[in-house]
Amino acid sequence: MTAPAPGASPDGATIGRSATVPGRGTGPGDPGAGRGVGVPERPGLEGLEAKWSARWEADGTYRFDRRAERADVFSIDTPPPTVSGTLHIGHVFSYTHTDTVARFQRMRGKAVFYPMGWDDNGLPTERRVQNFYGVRCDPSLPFDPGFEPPARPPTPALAVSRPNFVQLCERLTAADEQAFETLWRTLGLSVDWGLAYATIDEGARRASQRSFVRALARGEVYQQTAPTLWDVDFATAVSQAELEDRERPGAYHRLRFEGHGGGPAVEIETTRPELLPACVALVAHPDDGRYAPLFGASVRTPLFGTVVPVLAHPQADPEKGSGIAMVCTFGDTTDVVWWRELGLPTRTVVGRDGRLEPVAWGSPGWETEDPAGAAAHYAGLVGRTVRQAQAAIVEQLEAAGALVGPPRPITHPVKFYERGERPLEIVSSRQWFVRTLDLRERLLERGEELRWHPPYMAQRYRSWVEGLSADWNISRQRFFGVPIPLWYPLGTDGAIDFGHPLSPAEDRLPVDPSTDVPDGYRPEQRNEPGGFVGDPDVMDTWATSSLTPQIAGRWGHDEDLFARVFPMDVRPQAHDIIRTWLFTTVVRAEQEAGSLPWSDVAISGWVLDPDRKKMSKSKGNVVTPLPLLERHGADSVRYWAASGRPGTDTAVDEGQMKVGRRLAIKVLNASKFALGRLEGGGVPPLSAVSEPLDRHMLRRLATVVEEATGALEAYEYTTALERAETFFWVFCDDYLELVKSRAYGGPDAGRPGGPTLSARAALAAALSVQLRLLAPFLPYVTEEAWSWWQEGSVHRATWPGPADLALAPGADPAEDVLDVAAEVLGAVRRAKTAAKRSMRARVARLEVLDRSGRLDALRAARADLVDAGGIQELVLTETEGGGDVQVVLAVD
RNA sequence: GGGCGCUUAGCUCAGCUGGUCAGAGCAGCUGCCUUACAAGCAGCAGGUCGUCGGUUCGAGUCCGGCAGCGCCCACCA
Repeated sequence: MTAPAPGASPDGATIGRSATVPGRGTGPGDPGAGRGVGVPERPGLEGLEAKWSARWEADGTYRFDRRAERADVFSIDTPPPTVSGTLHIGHVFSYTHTDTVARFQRMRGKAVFYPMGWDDNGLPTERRVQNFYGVRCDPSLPFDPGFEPPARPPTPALAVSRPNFVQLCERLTAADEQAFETLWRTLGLSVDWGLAYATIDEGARRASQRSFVRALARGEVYQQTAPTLWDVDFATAVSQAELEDRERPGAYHRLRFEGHGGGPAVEIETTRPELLPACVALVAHPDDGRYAPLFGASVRTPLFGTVVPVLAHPQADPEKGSGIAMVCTFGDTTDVVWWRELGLPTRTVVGRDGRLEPVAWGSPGWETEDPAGAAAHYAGLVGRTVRQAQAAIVEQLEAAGALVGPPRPITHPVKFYERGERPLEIVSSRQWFVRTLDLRERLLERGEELRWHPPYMAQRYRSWVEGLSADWNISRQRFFGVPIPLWYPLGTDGAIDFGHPLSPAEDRLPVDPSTDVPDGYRPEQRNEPGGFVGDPDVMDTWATSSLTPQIAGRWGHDEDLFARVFPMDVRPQAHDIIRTWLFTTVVRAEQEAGSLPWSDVAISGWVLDPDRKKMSKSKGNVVTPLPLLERHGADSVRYWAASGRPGTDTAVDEGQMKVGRRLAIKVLNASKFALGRLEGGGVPPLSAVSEPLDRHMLRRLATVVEEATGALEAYEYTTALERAETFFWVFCDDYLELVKSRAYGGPDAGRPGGPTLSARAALAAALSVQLRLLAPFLPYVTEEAWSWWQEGSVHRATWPGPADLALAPGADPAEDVLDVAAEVLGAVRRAKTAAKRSMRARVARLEVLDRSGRLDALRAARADLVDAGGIQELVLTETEGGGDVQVVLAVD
């Protein structure tokens, strides 16, 4: 695939600018097909990031070739980081993993589609904007085109219109995104910045709304007024995927319900006595002998005198509490199940602000045997938070003698919105849902089809899908998000007709129903009887993020591009968002395309702080990457990151970064040495390699190439790095030492077929291959060293393969010459160290006793060994048993 | 309650389909200005591979029980 450099003469002793394709380096078996060799006097790490990242940008080194067919494309569904402040070291960790694979695939000849997205849509941004500018969104206010936020955040927060609020969100995230990009460029991510997107930008809004409108047409989304998980602080619905259990103290309160119509009294236990006014039934297990006689009977609630039935349901647990539960609308999700399955009435007391609402006792739905008493008791609760109401009602119950014994403190799991601070309530509201329950079997199959790295992560997806209990609620009562692209007709009486939503034509997208007008209506008909009203809600942030492959691939906007990249090759992501991002992306691709969104998913672990604790803002142990990059350099930080295997949590380890730095410096120095031997003489071809030591070294390298390639294909970047690195140190410590003298050469250094030329050719081939092997991990130093003697970027060079190391046929000793010679050299070093002598000390006599095969190998490297060890007399003695090396140092 | 992962030298971790597998790096210690590298180089020392049992001629390596740590899922009154 690579034409020989035009200036190259047959023996390779050439210098001349090659005419290779721009950005494309050498081909196999052609280690130096570029240009002259020029090595700096004192190579160093400083400044490499600035120098090369600018160069890569200028040269378009990582630009996606959109002419490539799908089979030649490697497409990455890059996670869009949340733009709500600063990146932490965990981002650097996982994005480096992806980058190593991206670089590998690029060098293998793939057109790599590697976009970057910014997740600026959603609650984290709203929150940051509120704090940063001291504002709050009031959707009832009109847009103020000239609005500028105060210089300092005012208290209380300034109310602004929704469009003004969104503008502030956009302004702040733009600044954040710039800072993020700078960091990514410093780290050396090989992203094509021309493909950047944001989850709130026009393309993302278009894709989200298009997907919604189409799903609506296919019946895959529906609206429903139903009990909904509700965060009272954020005043929005949340989905099952955003739930999190937290252990909280609580107490069992034992309440006595008097029998109604002559039945016996019943005692129940509840952790939420404040919901007593919302009680609609008692429930026990059908097989529970204690309560079976009561099924069908009724009891009276204490304080409120509501008559409620005693019913049977298998989900009641006889072991729990008194074995019979109070069903309220709604205390928890079990209440919802009972309410639905037993067809119970609704009596809501907790409002959307988390406070108890007024109730008309005695009116329909609120029947009671004692309206005045109920109202009197309830008056003490209205307007209070659930917490305050609980304290109040417990006092009332106690006074009424309905509380049996003192409350029994317990610790129990309570459901929270993952970003929330107070327990979730369940309120009835109108929301849009995506049908996921119907799709469960299909989604499980897709999970099996997907290739997981590491494989055991598939279990997490499986558990989640199997445990789905509700469809996906995608509407949020928030502001900075993609609007639900619908309007509703208003009846002549002004009532909203939710049953006939007005959906925009696809070519109108994206729309904002709060400013745009549905087809067939005029602007002045907004909110007027007989007119229309816009849906006030936005979509869940995951409803947009679940479309990242479609957004990045410009689905619906550039179908040619989309066809070349979708379904994508890999989704890299962390394990904590399998149930959200991964799951919802699979749902969307299944519904829209009937396929997986990607063939592989690479799950990265988390970064733990140096004490192996999970990093979190509240603990204050979050490590920011910039100081680390400045202190150690990008390659060093990348080296540390690449040492974390897929799926494995890894601690921040500056020691490991120092090791990386050492490796990076070593790459420069070893390159300097090897290329120093080529200066003036040019790069000899591989065919000049004749010495057995050189041949064995290259053979071993060929094995390393094979292993590293296989590992990277399987996303095992850590293994690839480890193999390349281990070989590289042997290459430096043993091979270079052994071959050094010969490589410098004597009078006949340039003789074709001679040992010096063999060494130089082997050095060139080995260096060329190793720089390419290490390029995905250490992009800066490898590029720097590559630039000393090669044309084009190492990152566009061809990934090394067998052709790079194909040796002419020849008879070599059976034993690995490098191994045996290095072992003997080691013994010599040991002797010198033990005698506290310099490595330069001469060896008067070296006797090696060993099997004949190993001695044969040694003979093949005899001159190298003698030079490297400073050996005056070398005696090789054949023995039957184990080998031995005797070293007699010369006297100074 | 169900499930997953981890448990190998002081630290961080490799050890694939069972038989040079008891390893690497860091830290520690001892030395060395060696013409690629003193932000280097050479070398030394360090572990009954969590625990109990099983399979096998042979087990960090396979199977089962247990323990500790971390995590996922769960209808948690």
